Amino acid sequence: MISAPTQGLTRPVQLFHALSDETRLAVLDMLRNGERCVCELQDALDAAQSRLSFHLRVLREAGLVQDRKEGRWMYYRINPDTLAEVHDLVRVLGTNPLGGPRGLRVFGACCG
Amino acid sequence: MISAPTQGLTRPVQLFHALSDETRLAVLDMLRNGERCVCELQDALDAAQSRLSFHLRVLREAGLVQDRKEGRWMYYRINPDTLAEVHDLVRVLGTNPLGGPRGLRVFGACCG
DNA sequence: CTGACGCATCAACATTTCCTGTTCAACGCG
DNA sequence: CGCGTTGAACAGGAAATGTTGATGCGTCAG
Repeated sequence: MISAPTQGLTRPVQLFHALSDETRLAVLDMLRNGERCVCELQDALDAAQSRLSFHLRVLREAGLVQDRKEGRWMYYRINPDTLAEVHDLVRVLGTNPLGGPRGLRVFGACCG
Repeated sequence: MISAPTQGLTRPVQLFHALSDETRLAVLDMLRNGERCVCELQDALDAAQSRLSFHLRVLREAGLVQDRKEGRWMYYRINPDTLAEVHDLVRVLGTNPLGGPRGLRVFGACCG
């Protein structure tokens, strides 16, 4: 059930928000090739270190990426599980919870 | 090519941004049952008319919903095509463009 | 040990997004 | 026809988000 007591929508919001930024999408796009350290991303995306770190944090807190420390480098990689979570969310939005035809209006609340 | 010319990311950003709000997700969730007029949504979501209209505009401009005018009512419905577009975007993020194993670092740009 | 590097974090500022209240056009009803 | 209703659009303010530059901590190299 998606239509939870408003509470249930905050997680989807967090996920979609994390995806709603050009820099963050560019990061994810780069990570499709595999793990990268921050300096590689910084270089490729021509982003200030501080800025990139901020966006990586957003991605990390949403669970979209995972990090690994090796020596003095931090490696980031995509978290496929969270991506699957997003995938499901989108799919659910396209399904009719009542099983009926989509065009059918079920509640005629105020108008009509 | 992986990192698209920056331009190619604005459309995904628009889509994910449109989805990154509780009110807008609640609207989409309601529309899963079928078409609704604004007053129904307003009623069900307990949102001020102006506020709802703002969010509907965001959804409309992203192409996530379509509208239809009937008499003095506006009916909104989900646009499945755009939902499919989002679905694809998410799926692509989970695929390795080089076909290799995900954990393999291909470019060793800056750090040893 | 010391200095340079990699990166997270913080503070200050700029920008964007969202909400409220108001106005306006379109429509249908009495 | 005037009037109430539906809903879009605009303006102003509040709040959240993103950017920049500075600071600090851990790690490695010399």
